[in-house]
Amino acid sequence: MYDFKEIEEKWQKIWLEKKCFEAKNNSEKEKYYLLVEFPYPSGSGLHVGHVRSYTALDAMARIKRMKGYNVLFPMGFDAFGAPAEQYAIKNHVYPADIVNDCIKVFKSQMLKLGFSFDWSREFATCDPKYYKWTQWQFLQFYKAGLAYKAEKEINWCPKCLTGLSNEDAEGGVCERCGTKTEKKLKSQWMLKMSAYADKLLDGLEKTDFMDKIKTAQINWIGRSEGASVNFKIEGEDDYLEVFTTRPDTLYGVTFMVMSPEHKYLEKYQNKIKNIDEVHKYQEYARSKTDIERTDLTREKTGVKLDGFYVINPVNNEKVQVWISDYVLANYGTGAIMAVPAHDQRDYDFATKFNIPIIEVIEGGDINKEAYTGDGKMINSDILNGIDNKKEAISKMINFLEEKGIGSKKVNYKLQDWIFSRQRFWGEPIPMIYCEDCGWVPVPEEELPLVLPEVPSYEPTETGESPLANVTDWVNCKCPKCGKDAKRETDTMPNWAGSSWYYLRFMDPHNDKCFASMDALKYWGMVDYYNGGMEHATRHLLYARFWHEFLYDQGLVPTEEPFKKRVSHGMILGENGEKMSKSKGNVVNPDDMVNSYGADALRTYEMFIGDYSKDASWSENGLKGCKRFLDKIYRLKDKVNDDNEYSKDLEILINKTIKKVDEDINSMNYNTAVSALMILSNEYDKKENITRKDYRTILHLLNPIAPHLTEELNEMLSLGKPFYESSFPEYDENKITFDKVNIACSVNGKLRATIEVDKDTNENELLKLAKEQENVKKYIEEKEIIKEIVIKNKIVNIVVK
RNA sequence: GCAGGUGUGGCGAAAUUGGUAAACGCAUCAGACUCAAAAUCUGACGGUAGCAAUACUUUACGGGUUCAAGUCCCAUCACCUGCACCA
Repeated sequence: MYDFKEIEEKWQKIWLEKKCFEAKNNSEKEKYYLLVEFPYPSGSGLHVGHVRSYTALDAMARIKRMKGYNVLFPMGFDAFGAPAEQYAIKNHVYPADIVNDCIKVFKSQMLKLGFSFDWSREFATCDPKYYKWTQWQFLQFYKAGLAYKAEKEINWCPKCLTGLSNEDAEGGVCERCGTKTEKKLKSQWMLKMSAYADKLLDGLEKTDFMDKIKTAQINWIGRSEGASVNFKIEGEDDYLEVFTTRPDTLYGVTFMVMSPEHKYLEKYQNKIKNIDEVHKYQEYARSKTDIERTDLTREKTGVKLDGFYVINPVNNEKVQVWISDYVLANYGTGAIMAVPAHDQRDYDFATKFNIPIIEVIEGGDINKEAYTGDGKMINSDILNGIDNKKEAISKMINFLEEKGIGSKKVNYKLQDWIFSRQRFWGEPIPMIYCEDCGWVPVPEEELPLVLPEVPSYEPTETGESPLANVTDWVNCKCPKCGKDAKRETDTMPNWAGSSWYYLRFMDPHNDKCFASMDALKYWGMVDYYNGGMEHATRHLLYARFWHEFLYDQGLVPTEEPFKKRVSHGMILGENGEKMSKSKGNVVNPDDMVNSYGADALRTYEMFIGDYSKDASWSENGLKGCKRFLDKIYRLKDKVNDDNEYSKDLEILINKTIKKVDEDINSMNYNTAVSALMILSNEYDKKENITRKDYRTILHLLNPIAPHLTEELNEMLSLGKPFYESSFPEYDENKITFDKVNIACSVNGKLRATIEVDKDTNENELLKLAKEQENVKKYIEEKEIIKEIVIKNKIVNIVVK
């Protein structure tokens, strides 16, 4: 019937040659910035899941352009990082080479799908011209005191041979390979993200993210208000500090628990009489993975310290101290006060080890329901009689502060960002270690610090980056004193490059700075940012932190980077399971484009269902959408010479214009496609349609199926190409029918429908309804109790 | 355990936000065209009863509010996602 390949290639070429989708940095038009997460150019190519989100935002970009916006819709490649490196190692090729090959494949796939990306702004994060600025920004963190090197127990993946951030090792499993992570003490570069905890929380209010994304970030940051309390160590002039959200329960403390890693265990090893037992327990705790340690069903374990006691500051009572792995080293102070009467975990521990339990909130016994709720304070001296939590807490905090034994404190789950990776394929961290001067930054004018070419880039067994073996690169002079020094050999995580790429798109070729202030001011915040839910507490949090830092340095004009964040659902295999090679249910977009065309694939993926929900692939569904496009093509034979809307189609066309516009802007693509199907069905029923009828349906379909629609528009000389045309206007006056259907019901049950003139008055409607045979049947010889008449909608007669 | 979400035909889903449930598409069945196939077109398609008009019934489950509930409220169940011994 028609050769979709020829048509698609033709228009893709025209769009590129005419630079139709290149955004201007100096435009009178209002800007609109649409962004989809740039992909890792892995060896497996584009996924049908990419097609879903790219098409969705592409349709939005095309509509926005038609509505007169200067649209920035860029694309690039997140090319540093583990996936590219692993692929390179496996296939014994140089990472840079393989990355370039993969980028070519990805780009050609995207071009074949007709996405209206602005390719003039393309870059990859592994380009030295790009990572020069990633390194430069790292140095700004360093100068501001927010990058520091610390000996830290990190998550270590024994398979990938690298350290991982907390975010990459969630649940004690390596994000990349699924191997159980181990703890390893290493000296690491850290970014002080914890300093931005409150900003990251407050900043959410300036964004329009989906609630579930906000919730995920709020939980991850994990702000909790409480108090820090100092318990004096018996016989020492020293204190054990704890954090608690319930200082009002201080009188209920019957024991303390320190984490097995607590530094006092070493400091007071001579004081602790059963230190051997302690060491044994520490050994035991270390052997547990995070998963095993945090298994809630596991019985509590622990060791009571012999000879080490603390004094409860509110009543001067001597309190026993335990160590147990249910207390985490890296949260709070690594030690807690235990109130077994009102905390489930403390209760479990106390009952197992026969530790006394003192109730301090009346009716708040752990064995009764709602023990955490408010209650009357008892056994609590100064707090006795207070019956609300808030008052009790604030009174206790005042007391602690007056006595100098504690203070109000806010704690966060959010930790600093471990920024070192012991890998080759990443941005070198531009720092030099000098025996005399310590850590010295590489001078900014020497950036980029280029990744050297090395014969072997595979990770080393020693836990050092492969760069450590490149001695002539490692050895250098101290920029400060000129003495022999050594370069840092760790590289940055691949989250680094993606933390600011959206800024570079605003001014991608600038070699004076990462982006000019003019460009940054013009483009402002990303208006619409689409990406996966899996990035809610990773990329999306890192990028916000990075941006907020740049804002504080006066380097960007907005506090937050992204206005609106949306997420697409996954495309599952035909069997309803996640697509994977091992399950054999992977659908290759190239095959679909070859068999049905890019337009059909795009239309299908928009029609597949609710954009934010997962959807199973169905090739039959795709065929159905191809049939729809074929029907659109066939309609060309019905077009007559008339240049106005057909009278009997006018209302539906106007309604459809409105619906498609609204639906695409609210991401209800499935109903937009369905509205166009309905319209095409109406066209199909007619002998003839007008040129304007036809051009309008093509125009409305163009954002979703851009190739075929441009072709038909040109073939019939219906008007300017759509990429140069404004979106059709609808006439609000023509949207309403002059006839409406009224539902007539008796006792809420539909008995008849009548067609009447629009705005027929209530009395008339009621009269007409009662005349209906099928209505009469149900109201005859019945007592009418109530009559409800809603104009243009419904009549309901209630009878008894 | 906490937080968020979802539940509608054989399937993917709609439903003007409280007003005719199942639009649109897929699959299936029957028919037309054809030597035949494909494509296309016509019709049927939640369930039960009926030749039919039609009636009853139906939005996970049970209550409630209302003239009217898929939609609002309460309780229950199932599933999904995130966080989780966070003091």
